[in-house]
Amino acid sequence: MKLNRKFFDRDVLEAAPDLVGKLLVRRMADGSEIRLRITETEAYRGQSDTACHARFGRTKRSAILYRQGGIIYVYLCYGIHWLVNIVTGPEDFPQAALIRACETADGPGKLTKALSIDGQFNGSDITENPFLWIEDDGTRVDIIADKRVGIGYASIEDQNRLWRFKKG
DNA sequence: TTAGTGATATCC
DNA sequence: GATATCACTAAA
Repeated sequence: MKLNRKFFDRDVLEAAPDLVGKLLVRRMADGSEIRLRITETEAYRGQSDTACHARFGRTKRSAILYRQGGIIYVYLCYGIHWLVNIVTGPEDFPQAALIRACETADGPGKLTKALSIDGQFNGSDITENPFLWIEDDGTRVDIIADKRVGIGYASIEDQNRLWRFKKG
């Protein structure tokens, strides 16, 4: 079943680990569908999280994070790679779950390339978008919590948070 | 290990 | 206006 608004209208620390094991579904322009099981996510939570894009407050880029749960946040990293996040929680509290990897694509850049996801999805609603959504097929998996990666600019306390969730 | 790539944030 | 930075990947 397709995940609805209620799923994303929770704290990211509940939603992010819950996303692991779910199916990311992408319907292509020609009508074909790609289904990939999510194997790794990371939580970015609030202005007090020094690893979060919203750490400097609301900017043109981070404004998406302040929206309601279910909004897709896609941004370009290193000029090459699209990274896809899903905003969670209530409006005006910036938090999002970064989808880092799926079963056949081990890296956020590869993931978006495999699914042809780019900036066109930024700001759209994953519970209403006809080309991209997430399904729960009933599979339950073990979750392993780990430290987030690639955030050397964040404070030590934030780097040490176990906000990366992997399929066990 | 290093280069490539371009939007964003921050600094004149 | 400019430039430093960045949640990455592929090639070597």
